[in-house]
Amino acid sequence: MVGRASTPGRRGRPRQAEVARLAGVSQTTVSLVLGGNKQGIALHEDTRARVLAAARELGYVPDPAARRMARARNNLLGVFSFTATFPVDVEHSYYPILVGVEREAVARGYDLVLFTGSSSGPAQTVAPGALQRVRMADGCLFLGRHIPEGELRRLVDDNFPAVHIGRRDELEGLAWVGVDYVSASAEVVRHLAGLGHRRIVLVRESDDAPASADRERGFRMALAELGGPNGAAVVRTARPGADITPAWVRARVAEGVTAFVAEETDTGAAWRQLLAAVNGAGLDVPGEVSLALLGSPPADLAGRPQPTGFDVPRAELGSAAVRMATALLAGEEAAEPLVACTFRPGRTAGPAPGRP
Amino acid sequence: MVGRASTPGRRGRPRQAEVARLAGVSQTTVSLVLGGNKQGIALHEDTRARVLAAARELGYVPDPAARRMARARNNLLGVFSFTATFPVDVEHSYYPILVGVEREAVARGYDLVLFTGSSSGPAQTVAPGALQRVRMADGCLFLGRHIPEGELRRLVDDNFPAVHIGRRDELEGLAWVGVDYVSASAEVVRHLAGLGHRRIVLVRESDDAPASADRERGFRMALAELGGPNGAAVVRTARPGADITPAWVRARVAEGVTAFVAEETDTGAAWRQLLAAVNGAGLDVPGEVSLALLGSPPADLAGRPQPTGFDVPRAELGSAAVRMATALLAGEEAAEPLVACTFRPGRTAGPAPGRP
DNA sequence: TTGTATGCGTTATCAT
DNA sequence: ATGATAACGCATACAA
Repeated sequence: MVGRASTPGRRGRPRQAEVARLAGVSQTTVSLVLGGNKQGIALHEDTRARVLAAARELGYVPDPAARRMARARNNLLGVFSFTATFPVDVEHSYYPILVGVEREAVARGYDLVLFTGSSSGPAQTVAPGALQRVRMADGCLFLGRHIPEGELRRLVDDNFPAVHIGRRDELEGLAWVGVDYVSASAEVVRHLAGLGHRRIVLVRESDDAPASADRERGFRMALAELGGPNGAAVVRTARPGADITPAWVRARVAEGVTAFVAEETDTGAAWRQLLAAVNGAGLDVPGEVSLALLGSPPADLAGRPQPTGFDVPRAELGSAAVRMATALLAGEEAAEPLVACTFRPGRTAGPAPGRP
Repeated sequence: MVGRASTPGRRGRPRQAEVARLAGVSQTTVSLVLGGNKQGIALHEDTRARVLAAARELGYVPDPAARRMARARNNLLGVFSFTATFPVDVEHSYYPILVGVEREAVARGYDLVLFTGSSSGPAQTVAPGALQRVRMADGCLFLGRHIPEGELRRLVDDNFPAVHIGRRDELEGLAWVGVDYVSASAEVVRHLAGLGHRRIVLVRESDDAPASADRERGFRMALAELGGPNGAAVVRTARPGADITPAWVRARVAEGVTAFVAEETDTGAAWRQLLAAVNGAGLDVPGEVSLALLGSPPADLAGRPQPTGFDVPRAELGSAAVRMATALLAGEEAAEPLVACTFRPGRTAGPAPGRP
């Protein structure tokens, strides 16, 4: 006789075999009855009842580990963050995403495994091999700025369902979901155009984040549709906002510009400075000039005035990631990678001066 | 030949057998090497290295379900929330706890499994059987207001390591971790006593939450130590704060009361109203009366003035829960269930009038 | 309609 | 020092 001496992990829980004994049937029958009989196999109503009764009497509950092993899936979806999964500093940008991830995961019957990546080590260092742990789950969502390309590439090459939250083109073959900044930005411009604005200026920062580039692309795209004179429509501020002064605003208005659009940034600097400059110039918003913000305002000036623009649907981004992952998992090639922003009318955009 | 036709869920996840093939050893040896060789069996350093290399090359990670079955442990710690794990409304009370849970879990080599309880269904309805899924993990933390006693009892009776976050005496045998409101409240009173205050009044709400009861207990305990005249030292406000008026404050002061203590509540009503009443009475704080808050102030009046009192260490609470769970897991009987609050000097308490 | 045999991936025991 | 083998609990192809 071979085997473990004392069944270490046994928790005194009844198994199908015991239910079977009590009901006077085989373990197979128990599995069949309790499994809902997906195969549509015929069963005596009598047997069924006896099994059910026995199971209830013993308080049987299936062992998830065993069940998952037998089906070679565990209905576990991983979430790997390159920083702490519950970061303290960027709490407000991660949390809403996790909300969406959870919601969609629940809807699809998945539980979430939070892989704790680098939290223990210093800074962004992902312990070597740590990434491979995610293979434990059926698929995994990745979250964070700096990704360890090597390890991630291995997962992708092995056809492991990996989805990055946020656009990610560097890593060929890595699935991602992202925000459709292009469309959202274009929509804002079209809204302004609908109000009669023809000369519009975009204020953005000088770094080259994909999110910034996309916004500019959408802005230019919509501007091109207008067909008007659009020279120098985009301003990149080296030091965030430092170049946006009341004088600068007045000069643009003198040139015929009637609307200003700022991009959202971590600090909200562009919007903040634009507001200040317009106020400093003594211009009424939206009476004399219209303003719009490509994103959400910084928390400290959330309400006053509510900016025309769009909101980034972070929760929806999380949900989309889950959908993408489950699609990959099911062998379907891809789901929709882009989530749409919701237009926010706000109170900073009005009819262009000189129009009804 | 019998077996499933197409290995449905296979994702090319490498197993020990493949590592063994690559390393040119048996699967048993792989298990031995990768399992850390707990049995202290002699191994050629050479073999060890080859196995390790092969495992890394293939990106091998153990299957938690299989591990669970064979060894009955998988270094997975569950977190089950009776509401959504990432609730939108109480965001700020859950998040810090999760931060602590994650930190301690990482430190102890556990990954977290978020079991998504009832988020899909209406209100607090936990799907029947949903709770039993947590058995996949080595242990589980429970979080939330209303607990499904029946299902939880079954886990407890089966000796499954379950830890409730928040005091929970209803369910005999259920381990829990909680905040030591008694000591913290007593400490605040003693602090006031040290400043010369002898007549102190506690303002609390009328509901009977454990947290409220504990605070009152600590308050009374410390008051008893003072031995002074303490009749009617506790006021329960039916409608939060409605009874706390400037006139009421003046009456108490006329009786010789020199300090007021409010409990923290969801809405912060008690503290809010106390502040307003004292201001309305035209009394200087802390010159003429001292105030203290048994907890943290509501966010909207966080800074002004910073209340004397204590902070609830929510992150520490999460960490304590993990410690408790791992203790149970290891067979040790219990860890420390109470976490201490940190005293906050604040600026609302000063020497009692008529003292140096 | 029900039972028998087998495999999922891992750990642990017993032979080599 | 390494390999063969038996469980763990469940699901399923196949035989009866």
